[in-house]
Amino acid sequence: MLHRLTIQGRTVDELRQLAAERRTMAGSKEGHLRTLLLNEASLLEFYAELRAWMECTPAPSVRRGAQMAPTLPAQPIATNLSPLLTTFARRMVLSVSDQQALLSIAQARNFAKGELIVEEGSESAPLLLLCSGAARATRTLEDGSQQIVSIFLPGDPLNPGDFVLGRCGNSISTFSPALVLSIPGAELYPLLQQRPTIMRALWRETAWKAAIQREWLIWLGRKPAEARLAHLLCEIACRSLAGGRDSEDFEFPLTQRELGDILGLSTVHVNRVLQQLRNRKLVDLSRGRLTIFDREGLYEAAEFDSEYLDPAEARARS
Amino acid sequence: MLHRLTIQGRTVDELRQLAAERRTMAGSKEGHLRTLLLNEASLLEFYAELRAWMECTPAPSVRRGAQMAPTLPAQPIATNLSPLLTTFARRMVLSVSDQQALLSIAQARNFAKGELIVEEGSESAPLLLLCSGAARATRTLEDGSQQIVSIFLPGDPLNPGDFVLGRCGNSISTFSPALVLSIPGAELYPLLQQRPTIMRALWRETAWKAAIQREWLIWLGRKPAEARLAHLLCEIACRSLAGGRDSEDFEFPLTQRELGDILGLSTVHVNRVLQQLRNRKLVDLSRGRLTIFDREGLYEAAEFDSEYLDPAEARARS
DNA sequence: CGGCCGTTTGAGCCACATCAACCGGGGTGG
DNA sequence: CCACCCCGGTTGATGTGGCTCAAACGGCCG
Repeated sequence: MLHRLTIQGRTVDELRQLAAERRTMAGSKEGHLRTLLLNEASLLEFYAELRAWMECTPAPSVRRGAQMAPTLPAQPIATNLSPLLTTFARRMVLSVSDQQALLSIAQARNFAKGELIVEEGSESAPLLLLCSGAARATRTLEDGSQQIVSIFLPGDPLNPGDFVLGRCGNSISTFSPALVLSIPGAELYPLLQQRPTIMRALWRETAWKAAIQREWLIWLGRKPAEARLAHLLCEIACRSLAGGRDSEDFEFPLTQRELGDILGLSTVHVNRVLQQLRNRKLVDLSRGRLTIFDREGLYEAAEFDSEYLDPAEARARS
Repeated sequence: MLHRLTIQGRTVDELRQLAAERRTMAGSKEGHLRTLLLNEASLLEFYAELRAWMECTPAPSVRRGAQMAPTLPAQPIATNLSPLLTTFARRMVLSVSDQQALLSIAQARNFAKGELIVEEGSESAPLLLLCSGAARATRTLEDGSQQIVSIFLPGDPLNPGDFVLGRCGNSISTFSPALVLSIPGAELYPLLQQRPTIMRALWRETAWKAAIQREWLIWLGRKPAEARLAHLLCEIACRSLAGGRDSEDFEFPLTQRELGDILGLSTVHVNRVLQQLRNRKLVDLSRGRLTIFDREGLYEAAEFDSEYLDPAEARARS
């Protein structure tokens, strides 16, 4: 709220200036205050990037997206904004003006690693878009065990389905520090009426995530542990690739415990299966990095077919 | 196509007349021809019911639905049409005119038991609505094993998600003889533009089904066989109830093999678990009927909470 | 009446869970 | 700067839920 007010009248350069000030101030501080300042700085930088993008009405960036460039080349556009824009253009097939309409009513917020974003059972959260970091949707059972039912990468909407149902069926929390845009229902509803393409885009995202959940159902129901793990790694690699990251070696913030909570396996068993994959020279996963040595082999082990992740056909008839 | 043409100019009574003729003709025939005639008769009867409903513009029925009557009372409305209308009113929150707009471009078709409705991997099917019978969405793996990823009861849309993605991620086939409405994309697209409430309704249905799949993920990942089976039975009982059927004792067309394909269990084990539930006097399942003796106990065993199935809160802010 | 499909029952086995201990690194407090 | 601790990863031993294979049973349909 404070940020919204502070930001309203500022130019891009002023915002950057303010952010820089906070960063230098943070240099001389310690602990809690320091993180607070850094947090504010990062938000200000994000708003600066956002405003810069808004002002330059970057038709080229969007047109390039529409032409299906596999990765957006390095741009003045912020790394925090870029995955979201990629999703807007590629998966959601939104026009520039739709994108601007959405972003103009969005508020940014930082979340720490492991922080709760949405509480299970709460009513009607705003629509949330993940800009950077990674997140998960979880359900905790009576016996304390957890099941992760969905994971989110930069650019993914966190809760299109919950948004339209007006009820949150699961908690959402971060794997790593994350920047999240939130779009309040009160402002979004009228927009959905005016611009059916946005509504359709959110519908499509809901369906896309349901398609992913369907794959999860399949390996949970029918595949042995190694194939499950391999399939999950394939999925994440593909989605990361679409989000613009290197496909063979990238950050991977999940612990083995969390992998187990996704795959329906115990931590111990995840470890052993991971070693099998390592020994078969397919992947390596250590210290928060995933490296894929043999993509073909991994796909094979997972019986993975990336088609369900690719909205290419859908875009064809835009 | 033939039906569409035949039907165009007819009155309700003429349609009923034609249906009756076919039924009497069928009485004197045998085998294939007979089933063909009965099929045609049932379609004609459906169209008659549909037209009757259209003509009487049944505002009362809808208002009653909007007031959350738990079950639509017996009405002149056909049993084939009624579950769909219930869904329209309760879950999808569609106005009468929206309902009429949808139904006026719908074509009916009968499917036999076990027949394939949509082939996995095919592109852009029409939107399909299940009027009567039960259906499943399946994925078949390389080793021949199957996983059922979704089941459909009367009134459920079969493929809202696939429709918006323009790609069918799984096959859909019937459990029992079924009447299905199909709404071609070419006619539906303009309607979605004109009437955003219909688009939102389909989006909502997509989200609703995703919420169910999420529950499936949870028991597949974390719950033992007995709880899985119990949970599935609870879900079906609740959904049947919402569809207007008796809650404690109703038709249940799934074989134990099919239950296994849903629950990720072998047929043998489904059988044993089913016997456990029987011995604990919770349910009985035999000869295609499910009887619930102890609803409380069953919910307990399943750790079942019906909230995720109920669109009540969603409707509150219509 | 015979075949077929769905169900039932038993025996043996394996993938994965559980329990328990140890290791290694990075952050924290003294 | 060191000692500690806590968390994530690793390893081994042991138990078990659910699978597979195999065979028999019962009802339904041709």
